[in-house]
Amino acid sequence: MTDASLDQSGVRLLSDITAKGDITAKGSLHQRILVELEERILSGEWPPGYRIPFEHELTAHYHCSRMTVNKALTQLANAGLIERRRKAGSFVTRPRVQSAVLEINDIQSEVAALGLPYRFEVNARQQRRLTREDRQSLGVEAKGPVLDVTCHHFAGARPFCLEERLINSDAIPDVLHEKFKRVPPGAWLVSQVPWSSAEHRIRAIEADPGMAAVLKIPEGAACLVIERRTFSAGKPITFVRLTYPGNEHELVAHFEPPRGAA
Amino acid sequence: MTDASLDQSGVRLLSDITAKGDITAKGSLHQRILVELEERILSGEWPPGYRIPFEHELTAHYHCSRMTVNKALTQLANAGLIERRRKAGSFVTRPRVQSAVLEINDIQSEVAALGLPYRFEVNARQQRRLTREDRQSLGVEAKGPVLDVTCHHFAGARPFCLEERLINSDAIPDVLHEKFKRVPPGAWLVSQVPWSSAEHRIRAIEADPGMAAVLKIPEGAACLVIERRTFSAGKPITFVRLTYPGNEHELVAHFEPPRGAA
DNA sequence: CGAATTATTATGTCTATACATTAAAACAGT
DNA sequence: ACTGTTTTAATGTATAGACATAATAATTCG
Repeated sequence: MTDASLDQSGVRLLSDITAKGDITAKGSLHQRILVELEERILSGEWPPGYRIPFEHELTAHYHCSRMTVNKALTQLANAGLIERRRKAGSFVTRPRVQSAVLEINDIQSEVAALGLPYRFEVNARQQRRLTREDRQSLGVEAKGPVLDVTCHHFAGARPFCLEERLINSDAIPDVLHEKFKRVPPGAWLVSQVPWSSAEHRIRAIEADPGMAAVLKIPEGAACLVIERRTFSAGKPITFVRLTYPGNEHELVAHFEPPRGAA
Repeated sequence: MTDASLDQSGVRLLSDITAKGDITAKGSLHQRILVELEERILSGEWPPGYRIPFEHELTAHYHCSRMTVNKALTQLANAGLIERRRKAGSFVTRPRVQSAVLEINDIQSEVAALGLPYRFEVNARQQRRLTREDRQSLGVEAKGPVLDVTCHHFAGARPFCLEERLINSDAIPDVLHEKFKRVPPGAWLVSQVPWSSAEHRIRAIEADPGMAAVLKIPEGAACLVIERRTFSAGKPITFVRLTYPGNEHELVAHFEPPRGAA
């Protein structure tokens, strides 16, 4: 299976590597290896937990020395895409809940951190086509089917956050069978999509009458609004707007200078 | 100079490297090299633009092969700490204005992006000791002298943002001579501190009468508040609270899955 | 059968060498 | 002095081999 899966796309003719200089044609060899492996991981073709080919297998496949494939694998490991275990092999990592920079993903653990019991309710769940407005939010041209979900999250008895979400059901067809009875949409999605990039927009607004009623705050109270568009392998996955009562919520972000290695 | 600066701290006895196995004592050799170089860069000992020793010099210094130092340098280059130029050598990079993840540093360019003329005013500038409250904000135990600066930033005729800042004058003594006539404190600081880590806290509040007057917004209007603590080489540098009229400002953040290389 | 011992194997690190590439620097001819 | 050419030096990439390390798998012994 390993060899087959490599061969189907990584077709590598001997002519490409006979002359040493030719290797540099489309970048260096170790970089080509890196990109090809990365592509398989980020696309989900090699899901989390998958054991990628051994160094000696890649060595045979690319007709190169072990140091060359080692260079690519070491970089993947430093980037956190794979985990290497002696004797066992190298395995695709499970992506961290969110890049440790901005932890706004898992509302449940956010509430748990406050020491309060967590609960959520799905208030609307509707399958429909993208409106023009949706397309702008989601950042997508095509008019595909989406699932439109509205949730309320609670910390103890108090409303904690309002969630309005669109999910691209072309990208995640399974979502149409998912009722979100036990797992909220955000947590469910991270279990479905291996690796994603995201864009956040954060602003402050005043609660309109609807929000005020839902969040049980005075009309006009300050709210923190976070809008997130999520992409995987270049395709839009979901758009979500989270509205928090402003006085009770704080968003935290960290920045470190880049580090050379782990 | 290069050799001297290396020798003063990087004392490396022959006994450490006679037996091959001993190298692994405190991690691998290339990792030790990486850490030592990184330390010099992040601390500012080797400032932006500094030409770090050539590979063959490091080879001689660490009594190892070129591949070993090359590994360390390649990782530093991938991390963006140094830039490598054939024939010329390797140079410490000038840090990007901010990690491309959250661009909230340069208010001037933020305003410029709106196509409006930028202007700022220093409204208060006071040298004093840390109060207990300050110490919590700044995240520092010791009671050192700080500079307390308050600024208003304008986009065209309208107030754009209110800035309240504390600067640790123990860490940046030069700040005591700086009057911030032309360059606002934020921009001035990034020119003084080579590499920094930061922690942001973001929330929504309702404008109190003072803010409302300064920002020319109705009392009780939603405002976006960003508090940032900045550290360099583990030492606190500055604490700043930026208050924006909520309806007019949006904070944008990006996340990408980690990449193996440049 | 279960525990202790012994292979086996994949990764981790390092070496010494080789040649390619590129850009600065030195040089030569006008 | 200017221009075009050659030299040179530093990085970029790759190789084949060596030994270390750690953890799994196989084997042996009580």
